[in-house]
Amino acid sequence: MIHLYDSLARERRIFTPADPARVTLYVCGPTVYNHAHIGNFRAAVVFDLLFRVLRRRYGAEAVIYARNFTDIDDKIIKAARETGEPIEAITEKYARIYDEELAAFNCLAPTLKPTATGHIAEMIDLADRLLAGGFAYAADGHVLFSVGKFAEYGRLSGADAEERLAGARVEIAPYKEDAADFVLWKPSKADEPGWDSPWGRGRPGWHLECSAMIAKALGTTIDIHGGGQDLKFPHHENEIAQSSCAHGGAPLARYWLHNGFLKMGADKMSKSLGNVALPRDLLKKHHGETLRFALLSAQYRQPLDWTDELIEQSKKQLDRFYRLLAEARPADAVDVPESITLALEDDMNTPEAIAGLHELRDIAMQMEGEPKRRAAARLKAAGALMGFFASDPEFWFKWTPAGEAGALSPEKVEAMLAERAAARKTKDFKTSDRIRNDLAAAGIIIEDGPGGATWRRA
RNA sequence: GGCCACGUGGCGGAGUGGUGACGCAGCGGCCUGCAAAGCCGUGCACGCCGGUUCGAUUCCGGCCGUGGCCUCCA
Repeated sequence: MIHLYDSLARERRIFTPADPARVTLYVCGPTVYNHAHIGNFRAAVVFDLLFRVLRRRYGAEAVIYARNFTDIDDKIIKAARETGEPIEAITEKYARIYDEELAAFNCLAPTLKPTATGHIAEMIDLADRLLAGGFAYAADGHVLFSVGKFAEYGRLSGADAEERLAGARVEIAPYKEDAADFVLWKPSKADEPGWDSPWGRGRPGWHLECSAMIAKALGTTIDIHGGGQDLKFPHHENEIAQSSCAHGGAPLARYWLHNGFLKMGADKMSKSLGNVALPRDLLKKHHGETLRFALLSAQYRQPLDWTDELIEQSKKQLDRFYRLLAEARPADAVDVPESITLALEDDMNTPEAIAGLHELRDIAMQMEGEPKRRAAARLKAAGALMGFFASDPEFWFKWTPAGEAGALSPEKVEAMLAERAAARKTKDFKTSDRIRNDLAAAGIIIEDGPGGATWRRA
């Protein structure tokens, strides 16, 4: 039984899909105008985990996971102006990089990756419906949603629009009937990208695209809608209003999930504060799986402080697991132990699941022979459900970060090990220890075992 | 100002009305030529003040502190 914390109901609920043969999940993806930061990746990794948990429960074919690319937006237009590159070149480039980097984090590809520009007709249609239903109005080339027409507006974020606006100092556009109204469609100037519409040449507002893509890709009411906490207001609030009003009051999503933020020290990590760490840079120094482990080390709704120590601790824990997998050569795939599935199905309690992995490792470590191989297989299956242990153990320990230009080659290391073995044979420990120290200085740790010395990178 | 989270041992981080998280680091031991890895052992932890209770870190109230949203943002 899967339990999820539903942000709209504000409580833990048992998850039951409307149709177990077609479970639908939508997550707000990136606006592709520059590199994503590790905070953006937390959402992607968290919902990748949910995708995996749902697939295990309902079958891989039954779960439809859509994550969009916002590929038309004022920030993209600005980036195109600044770099002189065509908009499509920019959005394709950053969408590709985003996918590549997420793959390095062992994220599965979503079932669908809709784009905003691929859904212009649907958005116009949606705006049209809202106008026809009296939920929206056209003014000055714009189409605006009339927040007052939707009684439930504010339920997700916990405050009505008037209250929110009272404390914020926002300039109110003159064409708005009510300060809280938001844009569905806006006019484009001659030098801005635009599409023909009943209201003139223009482009969609940000919120409209998600509503249109969800309806097209997944259906009127989906099972789960996910995203970062900061998207609750206004983005998700507006999505709910648009979709619900355009679809005769049908709810947009049956469960709403929001992940917590990454912090850099005391502050939230964000582009506007400039305190961001980019996967692009992190991947030059750390394995993607290590970074994934770090992101999952706290429960997804909790804030998580992103530090070097966190990454180091994550690496050390993964090393412990891989060490066992390296020496025990796991047997064939087995079912995931219940200690892990129970933890993950309990609102994705990853810390408890990780504790379960440690327990599985401890058990396997004490065994020998075939029982050990089976115990290792259980650990491997458990980790695989969380997106861990995707590497060959040999490769894991010898993996060299791309950023380490001066790293010793495996051949060189082997040569030094042979030299050391010869010295040890004659009990020349002075030479043997010198070689070990030299290797340690180069980031190579060696271990003497019954079958000779093995090495790994720190 | 309005709304919403959170405050656990040196650090990260679960959880619970009444012994245990788990991990990292530390310390002691076993093993080792010495290490590393592994194993065993080890630490009066639950922001403050009240209340409920036989008993609260866990429930309730207040206070203090930290962070987030209210503007683009995972």
